[in-house]
Amino acid sequence: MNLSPLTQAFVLHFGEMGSRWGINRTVGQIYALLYIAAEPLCADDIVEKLGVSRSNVSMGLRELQAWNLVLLKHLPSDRRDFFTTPDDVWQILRTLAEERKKREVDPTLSVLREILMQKPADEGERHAQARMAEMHGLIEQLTTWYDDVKKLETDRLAMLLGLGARVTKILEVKDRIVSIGRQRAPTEKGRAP
Amino acid sequence: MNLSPLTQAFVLHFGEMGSRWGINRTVGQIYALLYIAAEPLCADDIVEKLGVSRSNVSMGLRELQAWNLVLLKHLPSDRRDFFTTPDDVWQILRTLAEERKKREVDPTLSVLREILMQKPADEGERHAQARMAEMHGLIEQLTTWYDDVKKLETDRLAMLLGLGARVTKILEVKDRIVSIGRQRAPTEKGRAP
DNA sequence: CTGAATTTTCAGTAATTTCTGAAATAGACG
DNA sequence: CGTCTATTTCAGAAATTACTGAAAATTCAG
Repeated sequence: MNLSPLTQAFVLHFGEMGSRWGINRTVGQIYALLYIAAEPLCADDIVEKLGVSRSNVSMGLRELQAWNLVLLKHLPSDRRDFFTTPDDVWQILRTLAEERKKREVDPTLSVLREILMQKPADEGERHAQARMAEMHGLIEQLTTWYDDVKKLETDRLAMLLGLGARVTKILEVKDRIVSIGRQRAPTEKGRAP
Repeated sequence: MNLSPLTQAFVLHFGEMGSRWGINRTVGQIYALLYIAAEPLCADDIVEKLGVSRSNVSMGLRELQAWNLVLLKHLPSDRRDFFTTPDDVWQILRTLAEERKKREVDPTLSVLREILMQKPADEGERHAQARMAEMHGLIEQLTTWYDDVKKLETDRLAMLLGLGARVTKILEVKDRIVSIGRQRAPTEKGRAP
């Protein structure tokens, strides 16, 4: 591995973390390298810096492209492919969330839904289905929230994060306002949209 | 594998998902089995239902205990260990979040901090550090938010989720309220805590 | 077209991870 | 203490996953 110590520490860490996720060490290292590189890199740059085979780099880049985590660039009068990561870390986070949802959450929801369609054969299956329904409900609540907040522009999202639990304080204020509103229309039962 | 088709589909899916995370197939299957079981199971129950070796189950249970995902129960006048998962799916989610943070996020933050302490040797390292600082900032924002909302009771948290992006609408209301307040004290510069 | 540069594919090998069976350990109970 | 039951440990086998080198495919300038 042909990297400065500072860079190497980062790249090695992402290699480790990569194996802890579904992606392998080399893929993690390639990503880390592209993330911190000042300029787009071509495959041979990566081969040289990481000391792995050309074919391994090719496969790793392909996987990163499948994850939408890298951008392909072309320099004028150079046939080689150059790669970068998006500049905006929030955008990277969004992509990561979206891809993990697609790979992990959606298939799980679909399996749960399928099983919940079936009729339980006995008390054990009845209980199992009830548990699965609980899990399904939780995941659906989370993904509904996610689908909702992912539409926010980044600065709004950051603001929301910054508020954290203090949002509930504001909600209390809102509840007071709403309840004052209710005093004028005490028969109303539903909530405001 | 000695399970009803309905149960088996669930268990097999969690086995697959397990390998997609850091945990292995058997561990995923054991967890799934305990999650849907109506009663606590002992190791030999699991051996029988999953058709894997006793030692494999022992190791799998140990890993699940390390993740705080299973509870150990003892029945009166029975020396065997029985295992369950917590009933409350929100509690399970919290545990999962906490453990993954501990294993994935905290080490990353610590590596980033360590690298950011060093002095960059050249322009490349300067740029690399700037990128790492961006990543560090993002992760810190996310974990600050997480540390904040994890303290909420479950019903509050569920309410927040239910609101989703609509929270920003309420924030706009709040902003108006605050700005009305400002008209009385126009020199104030900071924000309310 | 040709051919040089670049990238991809893939069969085989290496490395890693998972799983097992046998043996060791732990502890309850007479 | 010895025995019986339950659990853990661990060395090696089995399975899976990652990696490589060689060959094939693709791309594009001339």
